[in-house]
Amino acid sequence: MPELPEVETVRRGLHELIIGRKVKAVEHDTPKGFPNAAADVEEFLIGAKITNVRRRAKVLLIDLSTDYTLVIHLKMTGQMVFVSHPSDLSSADLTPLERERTAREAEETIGGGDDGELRFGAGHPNESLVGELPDKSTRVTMTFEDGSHLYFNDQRKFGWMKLMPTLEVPNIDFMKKVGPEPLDAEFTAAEFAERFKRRPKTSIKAALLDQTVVAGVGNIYADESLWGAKIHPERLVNTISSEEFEKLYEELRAVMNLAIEKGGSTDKNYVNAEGKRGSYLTFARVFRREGKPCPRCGTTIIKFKAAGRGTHICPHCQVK
DNA sequence: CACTTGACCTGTCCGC
DNA sequence: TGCGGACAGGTCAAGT
Repeated sequence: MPELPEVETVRRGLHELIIGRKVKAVEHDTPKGFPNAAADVEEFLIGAKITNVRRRAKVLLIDLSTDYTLVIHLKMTGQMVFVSHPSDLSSADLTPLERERTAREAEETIGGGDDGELRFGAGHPNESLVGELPDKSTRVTMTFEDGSHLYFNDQRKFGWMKLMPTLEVPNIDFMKKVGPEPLDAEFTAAEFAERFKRRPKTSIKAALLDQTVVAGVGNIYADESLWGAKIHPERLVNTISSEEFEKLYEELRAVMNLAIEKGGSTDKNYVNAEGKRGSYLTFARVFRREGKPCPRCGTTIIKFKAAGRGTHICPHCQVK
């Protein structure tokens, strides 16, 4: 589910919504979902104020005034949804800014179909995917002093949330191994190509999905960027030219920036911090578009399995 | 060591 | 309509 653009969208939403709020109570389900001793939660989470919301790769970091941090991985179906009042989930009372954004997205959506099909609804940004919370997928409920709530929902229970000292976060194995942020201004095309040399004999798609090469790429943006760069996903890394790496670098950044602008991709579960969908999939060129024409050449897009994942390509633009 | 596959879970969809 | 199997956006452990 959430890849870099989705987690970044959630981060931005939470940054707006929860900083400065003070935690009053926390309820959680299994030790797996929140594997901290109750004593830690009591001592370092209850009564703490949210001071910052950060992101590294696909990991969300909520910093607390106790110098502890909530480290959160949404994995496939995790959601972090803030609710100040139950009625917030209806779209009736949008702010003027939200209203403007919604109108603009709707306009772009109508004009955005490249196959003559009016695709509307599935990616409509104003559509709320969550109903009354908590629901049966809710695994952690955090209540703030002002009565508002932050819910961690996770249907498939792959996600997790951990409480740890802020200073220890960089020492987590994942943080030590994870590659650079692809959207960082200082991250160059040359460094991008260089990172792949650690996986010379694997497929380019498997390497893109490897978080130690570059951070934050998942199945959607791997397929989208490979289509953009006209590279077949099963080609081995050591057969990719430097020109192709440069193109892939540009495409990956472009596609992720566009996705962030569109509030991420919602296929089934993903929602932002307000419980609303992202609309990127309306603009996707190959992902989940098997059987439809390639926007570039009209050839029918096909789906198959590569690097153990559902993979979408244009068989004309992307050859082995 | 490098790389690939299966497991972790629940829900949904598709074919019989 | 019911049931079994395949599949789903991520990551890690175990296997080759």
